Amino acid sequence: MRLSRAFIPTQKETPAEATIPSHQLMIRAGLMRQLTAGVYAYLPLGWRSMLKAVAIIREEMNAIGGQEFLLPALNPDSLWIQTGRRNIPNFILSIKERDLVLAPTHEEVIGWLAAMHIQSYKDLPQIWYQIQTKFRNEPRPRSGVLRGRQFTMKDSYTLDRTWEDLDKSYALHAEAYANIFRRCGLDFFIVGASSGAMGGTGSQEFMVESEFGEDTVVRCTSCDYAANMEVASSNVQPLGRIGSQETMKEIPTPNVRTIDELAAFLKMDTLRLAKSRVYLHEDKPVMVLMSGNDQVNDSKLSAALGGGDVKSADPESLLRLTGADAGSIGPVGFRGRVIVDRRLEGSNGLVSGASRNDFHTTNIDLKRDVKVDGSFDLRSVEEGEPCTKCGKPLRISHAIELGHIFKLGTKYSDALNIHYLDEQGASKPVIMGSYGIGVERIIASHLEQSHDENGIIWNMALAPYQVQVIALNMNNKEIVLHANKIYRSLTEAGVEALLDDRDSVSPGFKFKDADLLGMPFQIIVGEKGMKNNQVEIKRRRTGERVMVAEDKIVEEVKRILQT
RNA sequence: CGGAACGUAGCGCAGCCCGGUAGCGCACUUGCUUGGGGUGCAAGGGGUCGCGGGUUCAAAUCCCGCCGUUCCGACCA
Repeated sequence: MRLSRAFIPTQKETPAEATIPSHQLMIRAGLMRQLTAGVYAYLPLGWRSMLKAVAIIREEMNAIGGQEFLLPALNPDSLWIQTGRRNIPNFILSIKERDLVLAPTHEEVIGWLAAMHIQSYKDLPQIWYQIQTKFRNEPRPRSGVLRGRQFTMKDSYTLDRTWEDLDKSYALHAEAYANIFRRCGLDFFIVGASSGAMGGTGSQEFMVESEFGEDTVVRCTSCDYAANMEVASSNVQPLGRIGSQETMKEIPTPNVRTIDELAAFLKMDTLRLAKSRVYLHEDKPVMVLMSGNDQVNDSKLSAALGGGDVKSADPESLLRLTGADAGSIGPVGFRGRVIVDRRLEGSNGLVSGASRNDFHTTNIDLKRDVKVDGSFDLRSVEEGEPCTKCGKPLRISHAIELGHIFKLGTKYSDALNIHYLDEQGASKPVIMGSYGIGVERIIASHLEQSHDENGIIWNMALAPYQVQVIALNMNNKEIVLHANKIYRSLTEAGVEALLDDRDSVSPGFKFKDADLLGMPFQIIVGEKGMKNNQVEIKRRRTGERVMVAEDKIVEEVKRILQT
């Protein structure tokens, strides 16, 4: 492509709305433009890169026996009502004029097809996939394409006879995903994850570490343990019981609100200060007891309560339920369910609020003084805590979720009646799996991992073009002639090349633009080299330059493209 | 959903407090110039100041409402 004819609107200045490097670069290098919050137009350069990622995905999905579909984005309301997902908050965008929704994922449509046509064990297994636009009612799109209302997703679905067969389909996907992200040149890792709104029995996420990622992940500094914060646990020791059997005592604690203030006031370690938090689960009060400054992990809490709506009690409800304000609430005499974090299970000698403002109760024995209705792992892991597998310290970081693989089981088979007849003629539910990749996130993650102060540094796998030929001075007939010749020979040799043949654009401007666009190699045709019938090849990543005889250029480029 | 900021030319911004002819840089057009790291000079084109209402002789500027965009939060009992 000739830059003089190309629509590649680069800009010197960083757009105000972009706050993270990948977003800024995607705008500045002319890869895309924002239409409205969370919705982007991909311009030719950005789309070329997306297509590269898509081609890799397609190859690897086909390699595991995947069959490609194109399913409709417009779905009837009724299908989503059947699976109970129509009214999940912040999930589905709907069409006002008709009873239609814009599909946020495609378990429902896959289920509709499978229910209609999968009849026998002979029809299984199946791996079905598509690469298509998805729509989600994100309350707050952010970070460029990392969280949008419209995005491109590779979604696949497996249909199997048994759970053992599902394990195989799942393993195939894990392998395909690793191949895809490796081929895209991403430095990724895999974590155990929560299956959330998808339902199901197990899942893993493919992550790229980034301070701008929305997920928090926990990884062992020594072994291979890695988990999303939503499900991560550590080997912190339970408090157990201490010797004292003293009875409870109510003590005045004026103006003491936080755990740290209480610890200072009582001159005690924070661990035996039981923090009480009140939630409303399906509008019924649940008190959660945590040790000291341990934080309640919302995902774990939701799982422990068996799903459903869980929200923090507001100050009015707190006062009504306990007779006290936040900071003075405790479990003794609480009218409602009380659950405790594992760390506190069966402990005594605890201090908590007295459910009376400015008073706390000491010597609480959870076995003797409180009706505890279950103990669960409810706390969020903290940096440096010991790994459950090897005991070495855990490290916490942020990450971008590239892909997620789920063992769904029979949730959708049950809701949509997807059954097959086995060899004995018995009707059995199809065992499903579901697997997703965010295509834009591949691009954004690569840009986060590969840029410098001058712009993008594309790797060969995702680069929109492999080389950019720069004709430094368009007034010099010889340069124009040779640059054109080099461009044509490269193109004929199958090299994807961009030619900067823009008139009256200064050399400096062309260099800056080439660095911003970030193609892996730049071929500089200028007067310096022309004198000796040479051109210069610059490697974008390292800045390293070599002079090459003009008649050897195609050969040399083909050679370095392999490196 | 809670909090905050912003909305003026394609992009980045000033002007608003203190009402009185709408500006700067980049980009764009034309001419000359320059030609290895965003050349220089000159002349131009481009804006219902987000939308609606109000106050006023007069509103980009003050007041009210709406829309849009962005950021922070939605854990500390």
